[in-house]
Amino acid sequence: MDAQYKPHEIEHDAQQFWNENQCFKAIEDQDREKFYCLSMFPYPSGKLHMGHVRNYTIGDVVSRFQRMQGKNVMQPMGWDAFGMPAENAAIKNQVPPAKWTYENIDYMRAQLKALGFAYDWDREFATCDSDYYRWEQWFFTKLVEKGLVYKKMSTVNWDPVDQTVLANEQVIDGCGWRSGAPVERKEIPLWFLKITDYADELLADLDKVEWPEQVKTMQRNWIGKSKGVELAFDVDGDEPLRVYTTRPDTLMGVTYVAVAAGHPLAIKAAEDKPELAAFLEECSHGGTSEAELATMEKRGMATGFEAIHPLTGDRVPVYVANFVLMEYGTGAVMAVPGHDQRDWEFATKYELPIRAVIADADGQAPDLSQGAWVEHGSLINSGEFDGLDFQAAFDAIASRLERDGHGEVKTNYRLRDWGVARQRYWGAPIPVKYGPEGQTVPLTDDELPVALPLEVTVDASGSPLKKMPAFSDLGDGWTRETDTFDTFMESSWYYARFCCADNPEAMLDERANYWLPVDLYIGGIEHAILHLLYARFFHKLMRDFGLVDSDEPFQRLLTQGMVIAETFYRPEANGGKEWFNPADVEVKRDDKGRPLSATLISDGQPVEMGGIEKMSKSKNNGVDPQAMIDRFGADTVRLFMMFAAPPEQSLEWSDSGVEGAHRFLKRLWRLVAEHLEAGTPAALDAAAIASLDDAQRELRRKTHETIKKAGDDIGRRTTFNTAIAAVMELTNAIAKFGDTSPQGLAVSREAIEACVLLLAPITPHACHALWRSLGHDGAVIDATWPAFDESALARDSIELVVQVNGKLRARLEVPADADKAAVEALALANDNVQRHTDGKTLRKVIVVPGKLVNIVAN
RNA sequence: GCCGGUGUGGCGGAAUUGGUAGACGCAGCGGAUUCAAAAUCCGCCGCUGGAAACAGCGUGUCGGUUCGAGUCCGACCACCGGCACCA
Repeated sequence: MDAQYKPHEIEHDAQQFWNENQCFKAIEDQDREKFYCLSMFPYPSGKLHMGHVRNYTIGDVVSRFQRMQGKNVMQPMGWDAFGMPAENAAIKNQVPPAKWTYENIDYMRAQLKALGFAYDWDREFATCDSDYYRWEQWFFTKLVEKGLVYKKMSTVNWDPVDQTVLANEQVIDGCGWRSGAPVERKEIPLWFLKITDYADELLADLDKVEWPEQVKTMQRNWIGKSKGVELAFDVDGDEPLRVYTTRPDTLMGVTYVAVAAGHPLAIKAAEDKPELAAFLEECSHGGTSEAELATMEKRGMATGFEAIHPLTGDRVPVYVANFVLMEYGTGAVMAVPGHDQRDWEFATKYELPIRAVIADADGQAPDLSQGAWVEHGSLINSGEFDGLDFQAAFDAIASRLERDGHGEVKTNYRLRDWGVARQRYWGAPIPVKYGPEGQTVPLTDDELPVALPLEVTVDASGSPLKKMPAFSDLGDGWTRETDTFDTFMESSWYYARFCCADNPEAMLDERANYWLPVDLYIGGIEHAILHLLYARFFHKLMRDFGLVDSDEPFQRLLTQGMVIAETFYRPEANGGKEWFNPADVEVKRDDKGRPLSATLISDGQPVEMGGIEKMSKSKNNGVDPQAMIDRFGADTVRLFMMFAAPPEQSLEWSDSGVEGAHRFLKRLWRLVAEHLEAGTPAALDAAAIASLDDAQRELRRKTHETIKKAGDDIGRRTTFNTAIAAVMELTNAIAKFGDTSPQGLAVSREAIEACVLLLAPITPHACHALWRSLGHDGAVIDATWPAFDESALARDSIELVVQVNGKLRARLEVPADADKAAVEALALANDNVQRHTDGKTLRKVIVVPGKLVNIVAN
């Protein structure tokens, strides 16, 4: 073999071999256990970033590992191709979004191929292909028929200058990102899917999937199932105000009621109150995001209306409050300033009464001068309900309200229905038409698909579809819907379409039931709620249409961390910062390696270190994967990404870490070359194993310990970093071994082959070449994952530590089969142990077999 | 603000079920090789004291449980992700 590691030649040859032999084409086979491994498909933004490389390397390692376990593996790849960036690029560069998108896809596909990922490329598609989204349109019309779709008024961000709807991302400090004009809240009719119909099942079925507990918790909290009471406050001369509360026990503490600015009562009150009308107008400014609503200054104004307390008949004022929103719940809330912090702050600001109706932990009236008392407790100042605890008060007050017709117990969800309409061009058209008499009609099968016109000019003033009569005008007074789908629609079912992407006749076919559910889904933690919840919902919709059998789309989930890197900048005169790429900066260190300062290589002048941040365009700290592949080869990049951190943690980019990974591959290569030079190994049969010397047995034990650990780390724990560290230890042991007797070479050979097999999923190109060099005819991708030999793991003696009062005082080498009494005696006899127990009374000796002895003495 | 997470040497990280803190790698230091450099190889490497043996301290902060806590519990601090039209 070539004594030199030449990654580019090796990688080219290996990829050519895989292509020519169609190694990764996945074919349904009922006789084999399947494994569907899926990484979240990328948005084709231009070129791959390191986050993609990390995501796809994880998926590829697992896929190749499962293949070596004998599974029938399917790993597809495609493109989440609709979305805003294509429109923004179109505005900036006058290039149609479709052209921009498909060119990006071509470039990024080539990059993925250079990384050697084991994809079945025959299944590839982009969501902007009409062959894909036509089925989404078809399915939507079925959902309309089934009553799972409706249209309702909803609030959007409106840019009054550009006359267009803005995404939350496009609202910066309450203003439009292009126009700079203060954004207004505007109500427009939008399409919704009834995800709330599935809330209970989405909650319950979280128990069926093997997902990180934190992700399940986030989804549970997002769905937010609560038990409460919906009750009505009568209003003189108007409809009763309905409110929902999870704390009916505090009902006697209500001192005011607050309604949204859009509430009919507020609008009515403003008719003859100019200052209230002005306040409502003010409330219509600002963004719509929950974070913005929760952090803005809480403001309100009295309407002049009074609400009648359903239990006492007392009158309490009705306020308009900017933090109450029309579309969440009933658009009105009851306020208990004594026992809700937000209500307390509002009441304090507007000098409204604060009443204590729940006792504190000592059963006394809580001190409400500094804030609300929000814990549960027994009731006080609540008349006949005094003394009841939370549950008793809940039940008593709920039944009183029910008896009087003022309310009922109700289960509520924080989850809201899914608004799927976007006033944008680059998305799948919503397949609906409107008639001259205001009819709303889903398109029929023969009217589908509604193809998106591709040759368009995009500007900042909204979707070009709305200005294209050729698209929207259907004649005879009929018009087509010009809104497009939320791109979460496409990403909610692509995993299923990969199973049968070539079927022109149906959305899904029986192959979907062979592959689904996805066995392992890998992607960023930022998708923990929205994407993953919508996909689960969509899967259940498809199931209820008989398209799939399973209840959940993703059996196992791995959420990967971000890729981060050091940032460098210089302050600019205008107060901004000019950011420099790490590749253009040199860092000076002290003699202990601590970073001291940084200079820009091009001018030698200092730059500031801005801390470690997520790789991004705005901070200019992205490292181009392509440059790294060109320099070191794909295997080095893959190895570094898997070694530098466990997959769920953020990964800090390090140039010297990459060099270290490259150094390891060179060392491994040389190790194999030198081993092959050293001669022909003897057979390692049972007789040979029985006659091994101590050093040979030790290396053999290390080999099998490593096989055991690496398999567990990759297969069960998905901690690829520790699997690699274990293989590094093994290669270090092989290098030190140096026994070139035929027997010694046999033990080395076994160890080296283990290294190659264990690394094959991670650095597949190098291992492909090394496996051949070691004399194997078959490809390493078809090799079986090695099994460890239990008998090779046995030890004659083990080391255990001795503690005195929990502090380490000695290490003991004891026979592996020593009993507790013998171990205890050896421990007590140790010199250093005696020094620390001298003059003290033995209280207790704890022996943990195989681990330690702890002597308690004082 | 609400929900979820993270915090360990100069750095990335390891310690899997409450049982040896710092595996593996990077950086640094010392040496070998070389005319020289690169590459490679060998050694050292948490902090403090000590010639050493060894001792003291040490896993964001404060407190608790335990024979024993990086790991469990409580409070706090800092940072990160999400918050429904970024994907």
